[in-house]
Amino acid sequence: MKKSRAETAETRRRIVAAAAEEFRKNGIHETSLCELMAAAGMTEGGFYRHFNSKDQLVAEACAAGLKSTAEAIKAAAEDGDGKTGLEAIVETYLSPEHQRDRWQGCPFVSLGSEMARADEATRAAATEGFKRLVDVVATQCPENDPAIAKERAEFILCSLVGVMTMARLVTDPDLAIAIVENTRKYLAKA
Amino acid sequence: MKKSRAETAETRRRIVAAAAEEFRKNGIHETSLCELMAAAGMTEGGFYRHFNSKDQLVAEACAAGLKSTAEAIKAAAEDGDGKTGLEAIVETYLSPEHQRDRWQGCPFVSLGSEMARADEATRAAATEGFKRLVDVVATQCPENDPAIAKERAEFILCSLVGVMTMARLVTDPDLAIAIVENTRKYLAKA
DNA sequence: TGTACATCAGTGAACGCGCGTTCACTGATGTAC
DNA sequence: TGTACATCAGTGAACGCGCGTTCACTGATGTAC
Repeated sequence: MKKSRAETAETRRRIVAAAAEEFRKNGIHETSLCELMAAAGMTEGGFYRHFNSKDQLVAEACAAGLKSTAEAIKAAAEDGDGKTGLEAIVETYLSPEHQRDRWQGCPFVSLGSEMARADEATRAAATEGFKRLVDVVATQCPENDPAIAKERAEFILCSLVGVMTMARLVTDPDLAIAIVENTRKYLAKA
Repeated sequence: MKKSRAETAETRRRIVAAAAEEFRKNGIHETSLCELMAAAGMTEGGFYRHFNSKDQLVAEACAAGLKSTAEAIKAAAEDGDGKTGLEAIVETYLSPEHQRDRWQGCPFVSLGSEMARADEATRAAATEGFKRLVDVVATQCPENDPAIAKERAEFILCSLVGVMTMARLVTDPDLAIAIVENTRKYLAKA
């Protein structure tokens, strides 16, 4: 059953991608290696040919999720039809799709409080991911001073994370909508 | 070993209080009933004299944590020395103590993403808790129109939740401080 | 280039462990008389 | 008011189960000659 080098690398990528989805959908602790490997189209035993532990995969999956989130908002900023880049980012982040589809959304929303209790490697990956997101947003900020743009980007991102977390958490759909609308309004002002 | 009615009620309260702390410190899934009951000064078997399931306790513990958070920010607003009520609330929420002491902080920060995947009862309790927090903050907002004050309170609270989540999550302490400082600045403006 | 063999990706059963929950038991409390 | 008994809060061992991890095995791939 040995696979070629290319196939092996592809399998590893598939496991990380499946993990990034499953963790965001169901939580890190709530996702077993068995479910996760099944989602990647394999059985549990093969896992340890690619990773030393579940924790190692957690760090890589968080990094992967954050990378794709950064790419998504960058893409939104670049082809934001009619809107400014910043408006397009906020619009994308606050979209009903992002509220609904947890498995492909921002990992800080689906896993924020779990990540804060994760090991050093995962938190380091998350920190890098956050800095990357800040860079993407700061590039779209109108300020001349890049330091000020960065500060603003940090504030906007943190607010967006909090808002989407609460919008998903609340049982009252009207409240969720209201929260999202308020944020659109207040972030436009600020 | 039968206890008096007063003692029984007191024990129940102690379990909920211990759960509210342990869940916020280590996460809901990561806290076992055994640890939790030990923290309340009992053994695991006694749990089911007071609750039908762990899930039931989760909902009550979230409600309790949110109630005490609402009381804390209300108290801060009321004896905010020199500052406006709103300034005092933001100051308390963004304090280094709140960033450090997770077991007694806002449950939305320590458990936000876990709560979003919890059962209906827990999410309903969280929704009530959020509305209560919004009321406390809205009371301190300068707007004349209570509907506008409420919208602003919702935005401020969501932002605070996101900021504190990220401040705790990040491995770089300077970044955590920067995030908190930015928020102070931008929320003062908005 | 062809061949013989070492490598190793993936399987699926097994491991020890800790989880949520149950239960027989204890003995102080509350209550019926 | 006193007393005898039913109640039930709390203990600690036990339950089945699913977890992360290990391992013997398989057989296609890569490599040394």
